[in-house]
Amino acid sequence: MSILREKILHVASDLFQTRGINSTGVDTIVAVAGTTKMTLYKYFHSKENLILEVLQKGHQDFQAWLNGKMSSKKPTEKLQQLFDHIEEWITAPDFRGMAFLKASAEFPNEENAVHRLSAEQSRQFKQYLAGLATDAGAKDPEALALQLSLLIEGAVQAEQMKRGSGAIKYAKKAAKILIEMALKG
Amino acid sequence: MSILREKILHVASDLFQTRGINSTGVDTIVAVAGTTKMTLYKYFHSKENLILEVLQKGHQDFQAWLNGKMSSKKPTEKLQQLFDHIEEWITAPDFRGMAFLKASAEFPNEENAVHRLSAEQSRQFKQYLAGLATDAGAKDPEALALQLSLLIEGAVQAEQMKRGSGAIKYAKKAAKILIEMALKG
DNA sequence: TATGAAATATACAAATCTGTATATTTCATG
DNA sequence: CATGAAATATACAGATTTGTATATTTCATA
Repeated sequence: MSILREKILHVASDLFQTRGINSTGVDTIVAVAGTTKMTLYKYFHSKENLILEVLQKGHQDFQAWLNGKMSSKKPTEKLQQLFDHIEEWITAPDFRGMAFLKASAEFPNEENAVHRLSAEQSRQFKQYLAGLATDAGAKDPEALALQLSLLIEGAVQAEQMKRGSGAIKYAKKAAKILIEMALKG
Repeated sequence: MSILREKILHVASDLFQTRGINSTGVDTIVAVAGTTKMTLYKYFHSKENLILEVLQKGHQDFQAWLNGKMSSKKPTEKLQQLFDHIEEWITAPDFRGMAFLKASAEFPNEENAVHRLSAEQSRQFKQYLAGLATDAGAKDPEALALQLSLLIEGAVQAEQMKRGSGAIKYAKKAAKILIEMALKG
């Protein structure tokens, strides 16, 4: 509803990705967003709360974008084409990484709320892959989904570490082999 | 030479892994190590310097451990057995993750010294895998090495996020397929 | 026992962090 | 124009951060 609320979310998301979460103070966020701490704490009553909302919005936006790309495709081809979309995402100039991967590294304690949300989002992504694997007729959909998630998250990690790594190119080739083996074998 | 220096390195490494780097102050480190800031700053003249030394020692120790495990094996079997050792490492109770993966997430800026060292260590690990792939007679050793590194780093990431994920089990199966394809095909 | 380096305790500086209190200004709506 | 909620500026509290200054104590060695 509020424009300032959205602005804060957007700015925080950007700063968290480019500078890290713990290295970004709320003073910086409100300065870039062009507002004050009073407003920030009105909408998000703690920094941890803001972090959680940023993560949730990021995950929702990503899933919505991916779902839009994936619509109206044959089940057997969906898994392959998924990697085309992931490649488009990773190689885009404004790619900044997978938010929940970084967040879980900054909050390693498994009891921490941010870590728990990150783990939940990772689980949901694997579940999404498992759905695609099931539709495609894989023998062991959970196994294939986990293997593909390793390739995707590994490629994202590699690209976070070094832009232009080209990792996704080789992840795609590996995925093709694994998908074929899981469907035929 | 100095026992305190080693103690500080060890304690810092442990705290960085369990609580995160930016969330661990030097006051905490010296308190746990049973010394004072004066001593810490005598050996490591800044926190960033300490972080870099912790990363370097961690990487050296890991490579030394792995090299010890890998000695006297047939080149064609080394790649497979590598995953057995990685599994042993990941499933050990005191496994705390891959230090350079977390560090690069906490310092996302590619110009940052900690990020650069992390990227360098990741590159060295891929190079090590490429050496094994070459010895094994892979057609495109660089490609296979990159794919295997995606599986390993992905599995480590998964285990960092949730202990007992079992990801390495499926990474091994995927690796077996990819290795066979790279050697035969 | 005397010397001198290593380590220590204590205190502090200066900056930054999250979060709040207070009072003023903007601005759409009645 | 008047009312009232939203947003603002300003200032501050209290804790924590990295890093240093100073002075004392430990302790092996000459």
